[in-house]
Amino acid sequence: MEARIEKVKQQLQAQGYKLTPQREATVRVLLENEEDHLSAEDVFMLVKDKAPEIGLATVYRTLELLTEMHVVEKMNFGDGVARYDLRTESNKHHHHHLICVKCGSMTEIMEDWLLPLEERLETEYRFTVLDHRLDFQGICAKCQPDNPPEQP
Amino acid sequence: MEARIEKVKQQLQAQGYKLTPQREATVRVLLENEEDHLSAEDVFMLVKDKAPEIGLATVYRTLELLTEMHVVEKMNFGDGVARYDLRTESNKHHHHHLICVKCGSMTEIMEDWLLPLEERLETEYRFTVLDHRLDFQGICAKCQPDNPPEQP
DNA sequence: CTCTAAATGATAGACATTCTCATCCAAAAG
DNA sequence: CTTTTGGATGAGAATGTCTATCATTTAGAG
Repeated sequence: MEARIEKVKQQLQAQGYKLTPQREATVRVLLENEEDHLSAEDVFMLVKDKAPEIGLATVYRTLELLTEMHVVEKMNFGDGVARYDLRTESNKHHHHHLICVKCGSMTEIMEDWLLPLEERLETEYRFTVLDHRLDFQGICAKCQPDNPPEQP
Repeated sequence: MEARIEKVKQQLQAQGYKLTPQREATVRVLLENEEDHLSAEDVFMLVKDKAPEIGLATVYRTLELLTEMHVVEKMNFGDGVARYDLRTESNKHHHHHLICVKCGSMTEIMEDWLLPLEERLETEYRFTVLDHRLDFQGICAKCQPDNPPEQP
């Protein structure tokens, strides 16, 4: 935990930014909720517990900054809210998402299935891939018809 | 053109909806701009030429309805605006997008590269894919370093 | 300590989208 | 033909997310 904070601090300082208490609190919240895809509002409320004086604008600014630094990944699932995830070593690229249209659950696939496609884009389209997003919408295992879910 | 309008009409009626003049005008605009990815606002302004009395809310409602009917595909490129495309026979699924981070251009790949992956999801994850989205962000052919783009 | 620039918090603003509600209209019922 | 009914509409208010503004605070340089 502290090591990762330290790493972020160094990344920021390398670009001339400071790890202010507000920024540190924000990063800590992200670290403590690594499994979730928090919205800016989510982050704001969680940070408020640690540092009640923080302002919403600062959270937005910090998340934007961390996105530029590639410390977090800014995602958009089409629900009108940007969501933020820490990037880890094993997670340089977006992972893929399985979004269930019945129960709304989201599963992540951590493998990168797109490398072959990216090579094809490079050769056939001369398009250099920097990032990608792959989301599937459908019906998850729990909600399959042969496996009735929790339905009132 | 008329045939496609007729088809939409039947789809709507099958679900108990009517093809009102406003809805028809909206569909016509989408048909006439099939190549573009129009935002709701874009559609609104184009429809206004045909039917100046239409309201923005109706356009939103219509696009939402057409999305539910799977007549159009609602997309989101992360720029804060939803965009809408007609679905055609050759286009049952989302196509893939190459979004250039330098010039902002967008290229579409009409082939479906994901069928093998979807089969894998079905068997390995018991996830039934209804739809998918695959966007790549990177540098397009025109903007490759060895091929300087239109830069002021 | 003083100065400067970055960082912050509060709030207003911009923007896309949705909600509300009075009205309209087409088709069904009488 | 008239009335009734319920979906559809238009206008504008309301919502929600995010950004801009600006006065104030803070941290570090000198």
